[in-house]
Amino acid sequence: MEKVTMADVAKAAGVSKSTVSQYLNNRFEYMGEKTKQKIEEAIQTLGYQPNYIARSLKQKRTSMVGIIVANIMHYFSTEVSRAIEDFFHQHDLHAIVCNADDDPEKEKKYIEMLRAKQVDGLIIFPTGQNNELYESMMKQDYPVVFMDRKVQNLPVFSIVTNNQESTYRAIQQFVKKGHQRIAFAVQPLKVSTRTERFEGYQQAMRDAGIEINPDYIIESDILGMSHKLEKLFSLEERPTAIFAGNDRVFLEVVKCLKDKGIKVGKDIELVVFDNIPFAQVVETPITFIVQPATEMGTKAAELLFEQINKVERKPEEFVFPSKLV
Amino acid sequence: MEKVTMADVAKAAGVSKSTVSQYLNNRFEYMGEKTKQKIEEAIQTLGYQPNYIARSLKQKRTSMVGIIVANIMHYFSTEVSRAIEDFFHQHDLHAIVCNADDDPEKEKKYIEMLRAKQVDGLIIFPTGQNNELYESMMKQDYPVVFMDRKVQNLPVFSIVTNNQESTYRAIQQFVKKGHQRIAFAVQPLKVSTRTERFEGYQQAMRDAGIEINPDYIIESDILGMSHKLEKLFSLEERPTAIFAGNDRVFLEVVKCLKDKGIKVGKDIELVVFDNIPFAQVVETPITFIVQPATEMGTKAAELLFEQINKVERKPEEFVFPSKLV
DNA sequence: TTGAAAGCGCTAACAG
DNA sequence: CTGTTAGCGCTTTCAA
Repeated sequence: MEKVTMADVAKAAGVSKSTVSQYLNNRFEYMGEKTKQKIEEAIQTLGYQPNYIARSLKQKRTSMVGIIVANIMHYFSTEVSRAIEDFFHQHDLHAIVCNADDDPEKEKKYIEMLRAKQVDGLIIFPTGQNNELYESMMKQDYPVVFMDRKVQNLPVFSIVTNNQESTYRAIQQFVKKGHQRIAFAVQPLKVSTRTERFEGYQQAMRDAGIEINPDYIIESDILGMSHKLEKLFSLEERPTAIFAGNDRVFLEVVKCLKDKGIKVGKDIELVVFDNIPFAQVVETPITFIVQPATEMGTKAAELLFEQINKVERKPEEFVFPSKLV
Repeated sequence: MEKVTMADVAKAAGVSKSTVSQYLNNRFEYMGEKTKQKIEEAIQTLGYQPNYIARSLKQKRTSMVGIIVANIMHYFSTEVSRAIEDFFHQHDLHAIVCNADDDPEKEKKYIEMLRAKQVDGLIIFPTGQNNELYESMMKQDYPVVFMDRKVQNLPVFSIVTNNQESTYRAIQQFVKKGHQRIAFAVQPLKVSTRTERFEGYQQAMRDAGIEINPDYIIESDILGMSHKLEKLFSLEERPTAIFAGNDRVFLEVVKCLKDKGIKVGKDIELVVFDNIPFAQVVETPITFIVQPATEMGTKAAELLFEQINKVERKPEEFVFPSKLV
């Protein structure tokens, strides 16, 4: 059981291995009807299952692509991954999702592992700290698409959103409503998404002629964030509005506000970059900056698919608009 | 570039392929120090990357396991998958996540695909409609662990939670608070999780001497659910409490309540089976039945790992307790 | 301590 | 239309 190989099928059907191979690859053009039937039957009775590994070794394609997400705990990552998987599933490829946990070392390890496994291409949410590695893949013309975050000085395909602009508009909206004490909470400014959002904030404040209070800028990893937020909300002059850099930051902010008994919508206004499924349907008035995750994922998949199929195309950056909701 | 193979390394180092292979597999026991160095150097300068596919073909192990989730949109699935991945990552295996979308056909396709890819084992959130297939895997002693849902009449490893009991307690809590008109919303009762939760509900109602009003039982897929909920909440005698079968049902319920202007905690009480990250930190008083997702995932991974490594053990069902929060 | 040789299961010319 | 042959890149006895 289970060790039935193509040779067994061939023998059972009274043909040669190559004929069976033809059959399996749907090259029926020159195949006799009776041969076809015999093979079919042999496969049935033997319960034959082709071994894709052997095929891959020969064809040098595995029909697998890798997705390396920066952090799987973001809802955005899930949505994007799902779109990518859907696309590839329709094209008979499969996607492996790996989680780099925002760790450049882990990212490197996964890239190497996936390449050793001969995956046909990679979609990466880059940590941005592995430039040499990214570069070497480019040099070898290995199919890669970068997602969400930009990489420096490299001609690559990438899919991003207009972080700066939409943050700018969100802050502008706060200002229009009369807010002056606007806080900004974000994880360490090491990746383009965060710096761009921060620039949007700064620009909007500048344009509104509001001086930025350094106390209102919270830059911290998730672990340390609640502590800093606690200090922020204990200030004499508490902010009246706050921008949360993504869904995880948002959770910290909401937790902290709850602890301090500060009511969202009443005592403070809140905007968050990213979609939070449940928050969307709840009474609490929160503004979301929503990225078109599905479209972004699909586009990335398409671009990767093209590269895998050797379609010529110059590397390009695709900017998708996020929207205030 | 990139086509550098073991033979190249061997040549560059002036040794044979088998010696290089020994080196790569850390069998240094009988290897000369200078040979080792030469190989090391050759690998460096050539930028050699071993081809795992070729290795797998020979060794008949891929160091990959498959996870087939019933529906990736559940937060529970994400948490479990993450725990599984973590475990295998620590043991140098990799996990491929596939989404069956609650479709038995898709489940079957994925099982076959993953086996054709020669993955070393499978963790399945079963649809329950592919018994013959499950059975054939058991017969072949193929490593499998079932997660979340039970399969019928088969000696298998499975990880589940005490659905009936915790639902019972949740309903009992409602009753204690004086509720009589308790609704129950769930997706089609085709899998053990849902039927068990439903039994818990029925039992609790029975024990409390409350007659079940069939109008209060909403059984529907997600698409049709909002319509049925709309009718439910338009009843003369509206329920004063409702049980949502999982996170997606919960979202539908909350949406509908919002539309109808019914306030959770004031006009109606709400319990949901599963963890909803954001809802947990919000003011709205909601009761959650939380499953120990991480522990469940880790246990599943351990059991699969044992099977892969041919540790003898009788199939068994592991029940994890979920808790009201 | 190292090398030669024989595959793993499949595909892809090329003959016939 | 079908069979023969030669590998894909690696591991693994078995000799030397």
